[in-house]
Amino acid sequence: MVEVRPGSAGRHKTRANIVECAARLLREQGASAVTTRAVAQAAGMQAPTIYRFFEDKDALLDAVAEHAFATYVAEKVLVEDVDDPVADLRAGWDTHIGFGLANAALFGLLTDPGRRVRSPAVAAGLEVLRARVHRVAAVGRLRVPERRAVELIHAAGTGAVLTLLSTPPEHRDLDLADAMYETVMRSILTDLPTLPTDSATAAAVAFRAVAPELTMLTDAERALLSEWLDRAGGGPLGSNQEST
Amino acid sequence: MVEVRPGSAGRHKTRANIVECAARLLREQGASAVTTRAVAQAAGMQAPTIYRFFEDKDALLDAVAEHAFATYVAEKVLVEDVDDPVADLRAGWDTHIGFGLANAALFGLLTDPGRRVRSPAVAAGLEVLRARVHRVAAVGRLRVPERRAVELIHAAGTGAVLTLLSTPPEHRDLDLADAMYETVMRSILTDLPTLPTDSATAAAVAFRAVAPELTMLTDAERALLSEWLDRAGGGPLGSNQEST
DNA sequence: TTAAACTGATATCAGTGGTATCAACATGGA
DNA sequence: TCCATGTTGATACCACTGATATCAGTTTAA
Repeated sequence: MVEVRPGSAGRHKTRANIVECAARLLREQGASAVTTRAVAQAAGMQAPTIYRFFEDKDALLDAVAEHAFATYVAEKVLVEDVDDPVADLRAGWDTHIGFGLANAALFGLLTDPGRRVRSPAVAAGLEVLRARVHRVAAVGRLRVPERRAVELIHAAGTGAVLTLLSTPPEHRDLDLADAMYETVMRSILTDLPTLPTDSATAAAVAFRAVAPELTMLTDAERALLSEWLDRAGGGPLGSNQEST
Repeated sequence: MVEVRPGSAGRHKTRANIVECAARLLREQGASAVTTRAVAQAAGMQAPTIYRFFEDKDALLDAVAEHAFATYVAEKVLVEDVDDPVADLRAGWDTHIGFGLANAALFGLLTDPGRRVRSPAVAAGLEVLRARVHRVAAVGRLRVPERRAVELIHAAGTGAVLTLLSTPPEHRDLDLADAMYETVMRSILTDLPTLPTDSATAAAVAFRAVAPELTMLTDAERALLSEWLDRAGGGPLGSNQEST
């Protein structure tokens, strides 16, 4: 076995090893599998050794959160468009959603209230969001107070991720996140085309709602009709119109 | 001590007592205080007795959730406005938010992904939401598919509650929930009630008017659809049909 | 060389969810 | 009356969790 020098050089390595093992356990086997014993065994050490690197199990989980987020953003090509703060905000939203969906168990831990005050990872994330919103405000495209915008975006993001995570993957509405983003932006940004008072789609949706009760159609016709109306896609009936 | 008759009459009482004690512990001391021992001691029994009433601790927590939600809605004056589904939806939103804020720890448990498939309490709540959205759709005030509307409302609601819960009470932006509601409704509802009633024929009439514009159907399908809609000859549809 | 700090290891603690087992008791039917 | 049945209360357990104490070696720095 390669002997790790016990000096301060090896400390970071072993510490990083612990974090990676814990992150892998959390990702592959869920939160309940992340026990001190399991992490220690995966990292090739005794359980008490972990407490020489982390004061608490919560501290370890915080480190795991930071590590997971760091590796996630490292994998993505950062498209920091300094000229268009709105596009930047959109990119941040996508990474937030993608990170939540890719690290379900970790996201559940981070959003759980009742956990001690605040994880530094989510605090940092919130700070990034604040900065992005601030830049949007600086170019005059915000029509609500910054704080309100930050809260709306944050709440909508966590809610969308949790809703997606709580539905089995085969039934997931993958466009929900996009629809939610547009929904929030329409309330927050200026110069966004307001939704046309589209009576056509409303009529179609209403008709879809009452279709099962139509007495003038046979069962087969009604089923076919429902299938047509459910055909959500790029048409005007689909999701929220993707304007911009 | 009052002796509880061991017959089937007392079973419901003791079971309810267990649930109430667990709910009180959860409410007053947080999720970590709800242990089998603590609940048993509060209910005046030994710990293993709980497992004679609940198969699992999760089952007990489900019962607690149902109990808490039932008592919450019992305290509120139910203003079921059958004539205005939109107002009904708004009332449902308020109860959802209020319940989440009043039962923080329980809300955290219910929204936690990684918990087994689905708590019956939240499933019932989702069903109520679906019914409410359906009624809104039936009167023609929805401009997105029902499922999309349900998901947006649900995600926005849980996100708003979690965001509020994760900020210390003295810093809470109490208007966040209202702002979020307006945000979602602005994307989901039409501005004008396009249909006076929710009758099926009325919806069909309105839909007949917009059917030629549907882009998700082929020409053949559109023709067939028009034929179906025209089938109600002699009925209230008769005068409205424009034959092209 | 010597003192401090780190490492690995074992034992141990208090709690946790959950199960097994046993005596006591009330009920219902014969 | 007697007995079988099922419920209750109680004690003792089990495997496991997070966390601590302690001890002998070993490395590092003074």
